Amino acid sequence: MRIRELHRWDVSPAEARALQADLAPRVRLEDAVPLDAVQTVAGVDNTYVKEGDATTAHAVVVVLSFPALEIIETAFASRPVAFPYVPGLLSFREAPAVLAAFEQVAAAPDAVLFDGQGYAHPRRFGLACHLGLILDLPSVGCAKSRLVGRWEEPERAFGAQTPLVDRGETVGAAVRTRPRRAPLFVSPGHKVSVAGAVGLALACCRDGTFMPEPTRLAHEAVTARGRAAGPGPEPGGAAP
DNA sequence: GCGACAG
DNA sequence: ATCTTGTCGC
Repeated sequence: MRIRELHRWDVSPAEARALQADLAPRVRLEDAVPLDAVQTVAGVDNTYVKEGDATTAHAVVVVLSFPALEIIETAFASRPVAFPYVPGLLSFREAPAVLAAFEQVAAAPDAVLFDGQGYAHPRRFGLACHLGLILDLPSVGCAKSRLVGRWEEPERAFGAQTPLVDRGETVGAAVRTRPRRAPLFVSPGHKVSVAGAVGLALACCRDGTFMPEPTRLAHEAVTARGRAAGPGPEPGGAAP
């Protein structure tokens, strides 16, 4: 895929917040594609490897068929980390490696699932919104924990959900993907509604796994990649 | 000023 | 996120 550049990434935290405020109005919360028209869904995840004083970000994009959820292709990329982890600014730390991985993807997926928040963000511009906007693809944020918003405990049954409300606005949902475990926090990224985001995330969940299949497989692949490229004397040079 | 805080 | 083995439970 060819990726368009909306702005630079070598910015300060203050500049990053200003960029989020500028770009947030461009996010669309209407469903651009009905669920039954989705044929492929991608999952994205990152891992970080420290080597002395430098840290490298490794990103993976796994594209699956939908609704069969079988792997079609997997793309990798690594980039030096140039931004610290700051709650609310996660996309500025992860995007460079993720976009580089998307450049290696052959066919654009119909939707993308990210590990992190989408609209459920202080400035309504979490990781899934930011990258969905840049990729111009429907996207969904699937987070293991909450960043903002209040919520009630969903019933302890697969698919049960309660609204995630922040400052009087429903920004996502707490979704039960496993009867015992804590809920998954799902929110719209771009070109999708809260209901559409939850519907897609649930449709991507297989048997008794906590995370939807696309992000679960991306996490699995990026962890293996991180170990392989990981700490210790690297033979030649940087990874593709 | 004191907490809260995606990965 | 990451440092880390075995272990309890369905």
